[in-house]
Amino acid sequence: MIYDPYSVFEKEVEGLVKHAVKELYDLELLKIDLEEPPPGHGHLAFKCFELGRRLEIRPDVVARQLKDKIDKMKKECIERVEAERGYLNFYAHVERIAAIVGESISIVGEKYGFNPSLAPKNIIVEFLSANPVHPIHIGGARNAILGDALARLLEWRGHKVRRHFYVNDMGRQVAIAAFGYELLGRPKPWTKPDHAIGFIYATTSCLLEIKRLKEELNLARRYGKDMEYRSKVKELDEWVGVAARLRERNEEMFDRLVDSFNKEAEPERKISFIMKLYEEKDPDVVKLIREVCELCIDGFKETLSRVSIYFDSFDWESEITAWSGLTQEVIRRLEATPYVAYSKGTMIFLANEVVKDYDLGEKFGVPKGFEVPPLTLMRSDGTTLYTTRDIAYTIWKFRHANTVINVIGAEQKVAQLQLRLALVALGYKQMAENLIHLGYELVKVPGMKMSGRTGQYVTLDELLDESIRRANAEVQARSPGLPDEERKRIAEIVGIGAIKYSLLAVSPSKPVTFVWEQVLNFERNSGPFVQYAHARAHNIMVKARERGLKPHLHPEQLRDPLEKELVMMVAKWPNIVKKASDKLRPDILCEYVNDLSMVFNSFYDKLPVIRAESRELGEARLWLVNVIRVVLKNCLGILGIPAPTRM
RNA sequence: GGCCCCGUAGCUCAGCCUGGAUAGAGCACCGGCCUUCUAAGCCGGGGGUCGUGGGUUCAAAUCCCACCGGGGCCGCCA
Repeated sequence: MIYDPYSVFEKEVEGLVKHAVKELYDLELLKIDLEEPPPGHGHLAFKCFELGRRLEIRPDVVARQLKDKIDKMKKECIERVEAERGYLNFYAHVERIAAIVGESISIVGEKYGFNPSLAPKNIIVEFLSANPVHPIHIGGARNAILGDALARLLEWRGHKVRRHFYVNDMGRQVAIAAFGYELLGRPKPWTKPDHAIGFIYATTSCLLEIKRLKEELNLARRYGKDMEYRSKVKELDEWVGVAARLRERNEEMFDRLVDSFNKEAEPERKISFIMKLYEEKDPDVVKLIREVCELCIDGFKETLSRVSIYFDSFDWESEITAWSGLTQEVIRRLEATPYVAYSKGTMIFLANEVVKDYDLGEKFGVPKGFEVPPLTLMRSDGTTLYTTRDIAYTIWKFRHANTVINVIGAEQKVAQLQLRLALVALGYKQMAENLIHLGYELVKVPGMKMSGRTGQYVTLDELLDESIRRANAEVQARSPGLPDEERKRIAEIVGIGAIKYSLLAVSPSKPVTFVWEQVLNFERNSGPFVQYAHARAHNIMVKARERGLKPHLHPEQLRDPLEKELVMMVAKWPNIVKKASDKLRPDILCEYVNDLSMVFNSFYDKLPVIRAESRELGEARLWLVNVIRVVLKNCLGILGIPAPTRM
């Protein structure tokens, strides 16, 4: 069974080169590095520079000698070989490749591209895990869309994947939101629940900040610290501005919250108390906190269902790590290692010592000269901290999987490293090695400082609304005849596709600069562009069926350079899946699918299928169109972008 | 101060890991193409000191060093 037609071609080229080198120079090459030549120079190239240096023969001479040798050898998927400068260029036998694709697709059918690994893993992908105190914003959207695409990409590589959402219900943020919620008398949400909680959280945070700054201001004035005083005044001004903006959003709620807040003598202490009681599983506090979190998560689910993202499991931090006693066990066991010390009344984990003792610097990618900072394991009041609980959570995850991928912002790099080092200290070296932090950079919105604490963010809900609104206008303009119902359905698909594509197309390590005009551009290099190509391919299939034309592969009929290029591109699809999956890089799919769509559009424009010159040619082209349709559909599917049949 | 990521066309991004053939797309701009499978399309055009300066190499956007600019981390936040 051939899942990956392109690799057949690659392997043959490798074999020929190896064989020829052996025969000509009596040299065993272990690894053959092949690359893609520029257009017009074949399909795979072997560079003869390094070999030439080893043999002390000019590379162009090596290339010619190899060509002469290979010319005499038997070839399957290779039409010819050319020596050009220091390169040996292999031209694929496109007809044979087409036949292999045909064979493969006749077996796997609509699943074409599925390319199972020889060592399938049991993987938990943890992603999104947004704090349940505000709506999902653009940064969270990148995480969700990336994690979701990644999960599917891994499944297409034959891995067993489960999607987990870690509910951080034990953090300070949640306690703040719960405190505010309580001050308001646990109101019924007056809007989408996560937006309501987001408002309460931001307002409460803001009031806390203002109170703190006022107190610090008084101290600074009393002790005549002029510089400090002025900087605090400035900071206070900013928060007062934040307060004003929040009040504009909902005067009634804002004022009510201020009133109750001002009656509290020591809000900070109360918040700490909430956290402590929750960790101790005090029933009243549990009810309060759960109520806040559930409201927020209900909002998340509503938003996520719009973009078809679902989780197999919502893992409550409190249950898994604290109430189960697992975190305490982790602390006890860490305490028994030589890597725990006490500093200012708290317990700390000496992460850097683990790096040194186990010589993990290189393995874990610790930069030279970088001291991994110690990790504080507990607060002085005995409550635990996030990363400490995350150690427990990770151990829990490994009870259900052998590989864990955490899709978490790059800013948590150090914490993720400390986590892995703690696992090593606990004797779980294997876990530490199979724990992958897929860090991604944040989404920048020009002219806006996003922050949940100040309530300043572009939410995924708004983003979707705007994109769909825009798509609706676009569909209206382009296909005026459509009934309302269908127009709306298409607008939804297009609007969502545009957003997902734009957030997926940038490699995770790069910050995305969010520009509305860019995201809502429905032309080339966009989700809708690819969706359009799919709709076109689909439409040709429908029209052909109506006219009784059936797809049939006649390899010799596909002679146009565009047809050949398309055959090579679809042959490569399973190989792209492999590469993107193993590198955890969905953006590679975006690039590929965009290229495929471009070439397909040129083909569409130039070469008629239904009205082809002959029946055979029509059947062959229809076969090609069908493969392209399957590839587009599957690639969009992995990316989580719906593939419309009409636009 | 230490460390990490990023810097490629006016704008948004590929390419860098694994050095080699004229540095690729898209947007915007200019000019063409709808009696023929949907023009969200196609064809053509202009536009680049690959942040700067060194180094390694026959060969550097790619590797090394320094510096500059943007972001991030170094917390009894998550």
